[in-house]
Amino acid sequence: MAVSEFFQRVYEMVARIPRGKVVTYGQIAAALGAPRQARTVGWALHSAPEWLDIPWHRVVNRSGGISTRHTIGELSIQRGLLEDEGIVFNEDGRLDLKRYRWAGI
DNA sequence: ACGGTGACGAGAT
DNA sequence: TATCTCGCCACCG
Repeated sequence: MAVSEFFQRVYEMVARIPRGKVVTYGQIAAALGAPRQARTVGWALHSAPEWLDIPWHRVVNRSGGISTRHTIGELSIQRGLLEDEGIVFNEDGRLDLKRYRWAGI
């Protein structure tokens, strides 16, 4: 499928993630039938237009950690948004995927 | 065309 | 468990 279509599907999928839950980049790629394109999923979110207003912060890496360096000073924007939804991070700056992963994708 | 980069991930050590 | 290595692929200069 064309790249733009792939990006479009990524956005549709991310839009369905419920508040307080997360999915991984690889999860999205696999669900789209492209298990080796996790990096492309990351790129899609990186370049997602603001007006789409999708919950991009609900996508984390395989370790339950934050990949983006989107910050305000030392503070991670993504972590802040997730904590606002009740998600708790451990001392290593990672969340428990066994607990927060959304399998409905 | 080409090599470097990165919001990734799996496997080896 | 932590770290390293390598494959992956869109984008950019």
